[in-house]
Amino acid sequence: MELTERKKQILKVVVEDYISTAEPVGSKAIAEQLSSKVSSATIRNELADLVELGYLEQPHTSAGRVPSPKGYRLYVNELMDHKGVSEEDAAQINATLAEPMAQAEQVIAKAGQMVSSFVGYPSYAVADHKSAAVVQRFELIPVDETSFIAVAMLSDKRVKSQLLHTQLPISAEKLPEMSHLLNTHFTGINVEQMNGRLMNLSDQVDGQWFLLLNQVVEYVGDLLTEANHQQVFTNGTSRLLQFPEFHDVDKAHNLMSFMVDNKENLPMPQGESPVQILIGPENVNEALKESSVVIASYDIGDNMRGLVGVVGPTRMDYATVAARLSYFADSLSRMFGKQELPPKEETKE
Amino acid sequence: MELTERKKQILKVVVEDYISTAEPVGSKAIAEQLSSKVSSATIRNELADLVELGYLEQPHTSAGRVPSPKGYRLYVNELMDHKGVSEEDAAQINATLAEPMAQAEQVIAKAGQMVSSFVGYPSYAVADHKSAAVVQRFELIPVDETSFIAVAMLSDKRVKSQLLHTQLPISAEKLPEMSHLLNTHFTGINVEQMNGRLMNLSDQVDGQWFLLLNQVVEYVGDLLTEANHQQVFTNGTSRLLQFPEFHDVDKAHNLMSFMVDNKENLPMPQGESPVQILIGPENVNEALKESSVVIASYDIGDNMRGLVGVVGPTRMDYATVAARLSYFADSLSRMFGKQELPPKEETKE
DNA sequence: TTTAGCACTCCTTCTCGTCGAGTGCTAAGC
DNA sequence: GCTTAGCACTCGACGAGAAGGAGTGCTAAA
Repeated sequence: MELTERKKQILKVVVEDYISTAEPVGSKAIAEQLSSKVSSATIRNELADLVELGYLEQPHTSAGRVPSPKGYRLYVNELMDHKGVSEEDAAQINATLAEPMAQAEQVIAKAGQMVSSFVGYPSYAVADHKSAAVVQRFELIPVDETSFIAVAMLSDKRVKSQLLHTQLPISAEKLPEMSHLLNTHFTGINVEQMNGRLMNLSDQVDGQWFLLLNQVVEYVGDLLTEANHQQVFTNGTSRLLQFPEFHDVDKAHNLMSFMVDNKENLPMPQGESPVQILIGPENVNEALKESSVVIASYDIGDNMRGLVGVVGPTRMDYATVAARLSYFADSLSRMFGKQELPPKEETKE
Repeated sequence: MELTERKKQILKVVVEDYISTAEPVGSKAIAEQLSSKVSSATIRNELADLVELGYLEQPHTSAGRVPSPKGYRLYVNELMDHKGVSEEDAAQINATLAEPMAQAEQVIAKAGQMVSSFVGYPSYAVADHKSAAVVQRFELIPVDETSFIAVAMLSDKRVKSQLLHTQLPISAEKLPEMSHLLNTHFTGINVEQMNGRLMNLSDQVDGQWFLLLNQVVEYVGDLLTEANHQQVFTNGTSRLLQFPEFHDVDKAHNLMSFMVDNKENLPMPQGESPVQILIGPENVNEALKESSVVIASYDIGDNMRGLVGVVGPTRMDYATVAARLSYFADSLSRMFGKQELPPKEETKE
């Protein structure tokens, strides 16, 4: 069942040729590119076998060959040269990453943008929370008679705050007490539990202050729900239009609107391998059955992973995309690894 | 120079027909739709005049007529029926707006999305700050030996906070003092002035505490810079593909990537009129010369206006888009008008 | 097993003819 | 003087062939 070495070489040439030209590849062209000198007729015999075995397809009888998903899969698994990134590429990535990035949240969005422009395909980015965020600490700051600021420090080190208004005037003295109450009863638990505890307190706490607690709990409830909800950012979808396979406007529109409106259904990495490749029909989702996806993940803080995916035609430049994506993900992980250290004097290597 | 009533009627029919079919309009079709009974021959004479006057164009000698930008302009200014929105449309807008919207910032982004799906064209949305935001109040909250939370209340009522780390241990007692210092010296001024004051304090404040102030000022500096920087959100760019004028992939790609990568150059409303329409070459920007833009603005809080624009082919359904956009903008303004009132018992109208 | 040779297939491109929508012009009518 | 019927004319759209060519599969010989 294992292919002969020559068949593999031929398959490799077909895939790489087709990736760069988007045109079916003929026996003559293959013969010219193949290291071992054989005639096009021999190649034709081999090609016929490869079609029979399902690695190649023929658009019509007198056309050249095109890789099938199975062919791409074999290419990706065994045949592909695992490129490194060129010096210029590395320089470009490093330059982009050099810009200071403030909040972990923004990093995700930014990463997607960078990847898209760097690999030349549309991309998407998601933050993957290893565990659900909870509130670690509350603080209430009086502002004026009927308003105060609620500050919540989340378990993922993010700090969120919001100005809230009360219906009745409040006395600044009582706010610390309320903070204390929140800190003792409402930290480290999820939204449902919070609501439960709030109910329990309803007869122990005076009406107006109960309302205030209610407001705060509602606010952080929204916060946590939002924080734990995976937000997906897509970028550069219009890049699809540059590929001949998407010159059919309907196809392009389908995939583009899928990427924008059904972001949540874009594939997420399974298992542990650093870079994953999903080819054509390997995608569960109907809209992606004629496209391929390359996914990588990176660490960002202790409780979060960033995921970034690249979408393109099955005729995607897997070698380059995978190389760049994994270099990019590694760089990001390294960057955040560094940041975790207590900030010290800058040291040069 | 003023057109006869009949010419105007003919122009109106041509524009509306062309808007709905995207096909050049012939004299016979016009004759059928015109209220006054005239023959197609008469219409042809009129059409010839309208071409001569520059209101219509002819793709080729034996084709029907297509409105020129000048023709669209006259249509928009004088001929267009100013529709209201239908009951269903109003219901849909109200339903979308009923969803609770938390932060003023998110409203902008959300508004763009809503508008795009509601009018069926791509849209963009911007927050327009009437005056630059400044910090109104600082608060520092101790967390542990080497970290604290900086809270800043901005003049536009937003509250921002961030966890900051110090290099040396800090004593919680001294933080209120620092807060006070920040509140007395660093409120109500812009970033440059802040940096100036910080310099002045450099010899009055002990080294480690100066570093802390420095961190806080740097943080709010970024905050204000970002807040005052107009961020543009684009939405639904892929909707362009549904229009025949963008079946040419290059055109589509041009405009789409312009909307995504050059957001800042999308037109902003001038003057006071509630809804503005820019037709084809009236757009300053080269990439928009063959497209039209409809812009509206709405009030959102006291220091901010939201702007939302719709982009489409010159053959845009101006009447519907303008009607929906202005209804939408009004609804949003009203919604925020309400919110400004101190929250009371809900009252039904 | 490889290869040259050759007939064959089928896509692409071009041309040509037809069709029809729509025009512009002329001349007659109101 | 405006309107209209009539008609020749223009020009794109569409389809049918014809030509060209890339590439194949098969056969038979090396």
